[in-house]
Amino acid sequence: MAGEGRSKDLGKGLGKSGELDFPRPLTTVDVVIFTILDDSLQVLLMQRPAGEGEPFPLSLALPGGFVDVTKDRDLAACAARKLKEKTGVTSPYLEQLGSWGSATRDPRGWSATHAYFALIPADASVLANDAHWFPIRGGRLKDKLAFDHGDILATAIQRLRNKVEYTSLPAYLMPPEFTLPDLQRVYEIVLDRPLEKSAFRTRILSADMIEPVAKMRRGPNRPAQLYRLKKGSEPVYFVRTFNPPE
Amino acid sequence: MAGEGRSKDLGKGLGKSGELDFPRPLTTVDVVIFTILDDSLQVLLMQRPAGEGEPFPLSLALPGGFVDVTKDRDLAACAARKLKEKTGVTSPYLEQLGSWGSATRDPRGWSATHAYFALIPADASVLANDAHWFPIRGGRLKDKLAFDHGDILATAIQRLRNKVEYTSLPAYLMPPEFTLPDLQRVYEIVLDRPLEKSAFRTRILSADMIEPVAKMRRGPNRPAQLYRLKKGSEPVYFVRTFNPPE
DNA sequence: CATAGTTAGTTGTACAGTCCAACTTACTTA
DNA sequence: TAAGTAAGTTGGACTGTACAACTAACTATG
Repeated sequence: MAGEGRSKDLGKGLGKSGELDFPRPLTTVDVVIFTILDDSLQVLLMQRPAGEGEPFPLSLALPGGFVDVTKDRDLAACAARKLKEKTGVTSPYLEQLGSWGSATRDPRGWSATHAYFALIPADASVLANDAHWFPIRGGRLKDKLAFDHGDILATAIQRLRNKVEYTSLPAYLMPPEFTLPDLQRVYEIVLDRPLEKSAFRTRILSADMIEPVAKMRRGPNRPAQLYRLKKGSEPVYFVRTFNPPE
Repeated sequence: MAGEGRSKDLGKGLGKSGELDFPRPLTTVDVVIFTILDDSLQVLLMQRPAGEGEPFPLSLALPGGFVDVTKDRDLAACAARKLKEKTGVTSPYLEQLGSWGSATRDPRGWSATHAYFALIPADASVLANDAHWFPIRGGRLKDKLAFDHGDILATAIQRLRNKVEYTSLPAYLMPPEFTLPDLQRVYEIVLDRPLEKSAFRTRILSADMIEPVAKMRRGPNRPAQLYRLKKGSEPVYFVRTFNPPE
């Protein structure tokens, strides 16, 4: 950051703090919210409003909006606010994804958005009535999105998949209690390939991130041990990836 | 991104595109530029100007500055421009690091910076005369930095170290021709721990990212094979990390 | 000119963790 | 009571690192 450089760039002398008078890009925050629903990875999208002057009227878009300098202490708080407004979830996994800024991404002018991505269990959310889940099949979304939100979503999917190879991130997509086969299924949904059962169990159990509860999941066959996330557990990083496909 | 939400947040009706009239945060780009020099990881820093109204006068800071909406097509172009201005390097490894935005990080008002990090070989650079290399010892910088640049730098160091565990990133810190022991040394400098010679060689050579040139590095002892990066090579991701310390 | 010193590079054994496949266990349903 | 199914275990093959000892190729030195 600086003020330095700017006055030089323009090649003319500016009064003190004159450099603050230059055109400022629009600043927004968008959130890519993932969950697992119906045995599939899903993302939360909203329909753009139709009002006059609104860009991409009625298109699908990521939840987000302008940073409110009077309300948002910082970017993460702004992202958490959006998440809360749309899903009611307050304490999810929330990670910064990156930022996208250019002269052309928003017809209203030079704009930059700070993108976050969140993982929540589907059953923990109560959606705002203009928000809906959309399934991601084959690693992509069917629909076209407003702005460059398609790029942002693609990056988020890639980041999620990449990290799932060597971290415990899917744990944040689980309900409070779950079985190891449940967790493995979520890994497989995100990665879109089957994993080895025994290697999976060894890895997860030796990572010390979940603990058994004194209950079993009962069903039409052998009961499965229920587990919960150990509290305060940061994501775990494994020293190997699962063996990659092909 | 949206305009939606904003008018609702404020609880009052706004004329068309009225939402664009709200206070906009300052938008800047900063670049964390790493190199290897004197057997040590170093970062490029500049001294802040002393002019009236300038925040953090004479403090050390990352190179960066305001996005110039008339000049910068997008954020990456802006970062590349900063890098070019300070080092003369045009084609480095340049990756987005993240963004930092809050009401308090800049005394001039709510501001958000988009941080990038770059890796360049030291000998490829010709520094601007207000820029200098500063060594990072023990994973930290001695000096305090302006703004939240200390946080940004710490994040960059952490990200670099983390990725070096399982990628070929250090290759971008090397001169055009180098030996395997040279490359291993750079890994060791960044990670701040010794690596196994034979495992290191096996991994790098089987990654198909470098190729031998028909020359040897001669010295006071056994000559070493020289290699160069295969052109067009994206960073390589290994399926294991080196065995982590302790 | 031989020998010591130093760094490049290889080899071999131990070990850890995945892959793959077969197996046992515990339950429901017919 | 037997068949079916999913949970969970076990063991051998394989891959790649850890560790350590080894060989190779050069310079410097007495």
